[in-house]
Amino acid sequence: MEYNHKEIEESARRFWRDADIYKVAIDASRPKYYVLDMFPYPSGAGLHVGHPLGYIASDIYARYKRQKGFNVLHPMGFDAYGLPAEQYAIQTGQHPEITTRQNIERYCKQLEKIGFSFDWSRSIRTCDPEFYRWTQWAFLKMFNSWYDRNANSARPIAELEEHLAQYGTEGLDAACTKEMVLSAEDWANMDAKGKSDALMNWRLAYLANAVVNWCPKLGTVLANDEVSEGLSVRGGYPVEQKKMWQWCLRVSAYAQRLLDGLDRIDWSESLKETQRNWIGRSEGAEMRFEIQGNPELALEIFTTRPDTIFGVTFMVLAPESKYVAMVTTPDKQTEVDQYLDYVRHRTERERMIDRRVTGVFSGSYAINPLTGKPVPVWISDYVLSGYGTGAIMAVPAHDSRDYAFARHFNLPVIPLIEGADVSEASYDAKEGTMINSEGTALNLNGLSVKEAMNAAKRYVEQSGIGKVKTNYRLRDAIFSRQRYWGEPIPICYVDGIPTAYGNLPLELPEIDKYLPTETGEPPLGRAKEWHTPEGYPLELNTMPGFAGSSAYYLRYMDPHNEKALVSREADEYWRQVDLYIGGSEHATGHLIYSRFWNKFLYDCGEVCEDEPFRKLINQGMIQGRSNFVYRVKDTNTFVSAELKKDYDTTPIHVDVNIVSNDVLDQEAFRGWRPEFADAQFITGDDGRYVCGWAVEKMSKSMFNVVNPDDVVERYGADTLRMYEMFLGPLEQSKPWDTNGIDGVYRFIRKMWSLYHKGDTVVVDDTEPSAENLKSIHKLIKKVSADIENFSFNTSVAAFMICVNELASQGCRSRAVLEPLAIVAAPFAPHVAEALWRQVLGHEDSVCDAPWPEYDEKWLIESTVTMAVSFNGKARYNITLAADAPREQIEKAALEAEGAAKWLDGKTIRKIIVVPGKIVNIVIG
RNA sequence: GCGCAUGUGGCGUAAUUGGUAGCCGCGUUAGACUUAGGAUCUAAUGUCUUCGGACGUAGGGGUUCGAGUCCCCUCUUGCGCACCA
Repeated sequence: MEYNHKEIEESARRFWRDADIYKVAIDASRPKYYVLDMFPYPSGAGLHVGHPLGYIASDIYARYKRQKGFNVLHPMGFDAYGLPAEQYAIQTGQHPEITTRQNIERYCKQLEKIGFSFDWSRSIRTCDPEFYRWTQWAFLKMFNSWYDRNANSARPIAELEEHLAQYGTEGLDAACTKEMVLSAEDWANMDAKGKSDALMNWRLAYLANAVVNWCPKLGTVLANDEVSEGLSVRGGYPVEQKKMWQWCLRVSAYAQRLLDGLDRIDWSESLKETQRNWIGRSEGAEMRFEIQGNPELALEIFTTRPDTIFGVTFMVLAPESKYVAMVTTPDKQTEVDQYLDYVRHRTERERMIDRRVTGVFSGSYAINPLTGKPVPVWISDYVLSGYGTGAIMAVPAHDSRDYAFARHFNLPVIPLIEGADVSEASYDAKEGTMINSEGTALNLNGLSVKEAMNAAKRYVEQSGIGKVKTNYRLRDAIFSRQRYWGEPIPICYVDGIPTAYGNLPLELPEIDKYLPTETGEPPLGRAKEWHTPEGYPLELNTMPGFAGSSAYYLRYMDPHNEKALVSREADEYWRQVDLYIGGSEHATGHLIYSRFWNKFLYDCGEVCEDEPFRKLINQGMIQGRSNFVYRVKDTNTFVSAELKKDYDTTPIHVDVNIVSNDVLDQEAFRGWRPEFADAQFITGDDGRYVCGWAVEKMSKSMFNVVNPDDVVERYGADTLRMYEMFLGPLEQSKPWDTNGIDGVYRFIRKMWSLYHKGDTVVVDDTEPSAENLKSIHKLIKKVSADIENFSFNTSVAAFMICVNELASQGCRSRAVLEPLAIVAAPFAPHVAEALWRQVLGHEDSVCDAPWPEYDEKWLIESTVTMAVSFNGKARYNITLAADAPREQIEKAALEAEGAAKWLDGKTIRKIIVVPGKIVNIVIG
């Protein structure tokens, strides 16, 4: 029987579907394992071959774990809210729901064909009310919570209100937008609106007038991770800074826990580093610098280098700083106003591209608390208002930014470290011995920078001029989007007071047009009846894209529960994702938000693990591999790549689907586009036209998109799966290169024909030979270890070796061919299923066949060949019994034919024996 | 600038973690078969060679009997962050 992938794969899929084989349920008798893929956003373009890479890897692992006896949860769903469907709706008027549903159907069809072991009965879509009610529920829980730094946990807002009523802010250490001091009396005297406003300062989901990334082209605000280099990640439109009332999540309250948690999870070092970077913890001190002539006013600054305080030669305020108005002297007012105006008219992007040194003197001087000397206070946009206190002490000698500023405005530079040459550049390194650092109260001279830092910090605390402080770069997440296609925020406004609207799900209303209203309100402003039954208006903003993906992994544990996001029972059984596979582009978005969201739910007692993803693997990106033809200038003649140096040519992208192994199908090319119908070719002697190639992003315009459906059609899903794994290490980015897929296809056919001769099955019950057993046990050992290490590419090679060996041994023994089918099942499930059921005659599925154990005894060699080397250079081999003792090995090495030549006249200094590998004779 | 990766044949890659570098596949070459095909099979394939061997894992240095692997310096190419004090 010939290997017919279409028949084999269709019948395997039919069997799996009919037997509902991938459905899982809680089973306390078996250990659980949760394997998850980052669910896709179903775009209109469908899947290309890059998308399934991670899914194939996770599917191999899931299938393996299942065969190892684990109860494996392996679900798939769709991240259904997103801008493209809404943009399409704006252009065409088609409801995004319809677009989304169509795209999901297409994705499902494509995924179905690749043979994944997903439990589709647990599938979720973030735009289903039954799913997003739990997104809204979590939001309200955050709205009704505050973060207690003493307990290091979120707590119900009612407990905060109680505390305020009894003690005011006394004894309170809570994450907040700005420090606030209230007495119990102040609190009691506040009206409802005042209390609501005050509580916003502490709520974990809060409304704030924040500076946001506003994208006029998309008509919405964006979170920091949705902006890159001043442009929106989706669409690439310019982004401006704008102050707006927005819902925010107090992610920053969890900064330290997000950082600490990284040490307890099994993620790649580079991804952890990216998150550490993004969280950006820095230790330092906050200090007060009084303004000369105004003892009432002091600048609060943050620095990581309190040890450099003797080198402060000026102060700098961010243009947006509240201090600017306070320190500007009347004679400088005009200049300062002009500068502020200039800064305001520069976009974020302009600031990034053009990093000119700009600034203006405020007219005031601040007093250095250690030297008592006055230093000028400047205003410049190189200081950011959003970080620290928006004001800095400038130490030009030891900070390159301060240095550039000082040089530009001719301000003094005082070096503080012995031997540091600051004539050309600042000395930023934190090493050396301190000089010029002596005041009446503190003397740092002679100390190392490290010691000086500690001494300075100690002094700052003791003298009361400031306090030691840790700052984080991580900002709160802006949670409002001025968009239609997202989860409604379940908030209503009762007499102007934002109030939780608990009747969930709050369903997304229908609207006539997917655009802002004439008055500039978000699209939900068009909804009729958008108010509570009591008539209170509902929030018009919707949630951002990351909302729905922040806790979806919990929902898969218990997807149909109407009472809770996840039942206690399901949560305690499945606990957390054991293996999460997805792209590293989510490092500072989804993977931060999910961890935050999960930690919050953990604080609330809703989930039992505080980290959502125990192990995470980032699969590499699959790039496109474009092909080119070379048109000879001003002709319709194309020259083969190896001859193009003799002609003046223009490279033209050619559809990779009419090129095979870089050889162009000339007829197909003539039919590809009308202008090439009469194309002529200059080829090599063999008549073949060879194309050039380049690695580029996979995109339609490069004609390098390869659709998995086409690969499945031609080679079958098993070949696609194995080839994607064979391409290289999972975590590495690589171009999709079809050259070589034939090799994998050939292998699968070879494996198939191992079980057949002509039309008959040749598997019999003969005793396997020791050779046969060695081949298969070697394979089982290698593949088991490879799967555990996610080294799938080397497994494929092991399969090829094993099948070649068994074929040349003429192996027909069921005892060998059965385990071969079983270990092949995670990689090539369809062909394994066909072999298992049709050829080997089993009733059940190969998916449930227990993973075979290997036996070392078949792997032990009876004889072994060892290299004999002299001073490390191998000269000849000796073959001897594998268990030969050391003396015998040495003897054999010295007595071997040819040994005399190397030993001639030399003294043997040492003999090193690595059993089974090498004998090194050191001579001299 | 800071941080994290990475560098091995014509190409994708491998190397039991310090033990004969180049497994497996592609490509190439030669041969077999053949109803002539982009099918299948068999063999060869790092470079140089005076056929003894020599040289080879980005480059330079070091540790070691022995280094792709460990240490130091330089370079390459990716990626992340980036006026974060």
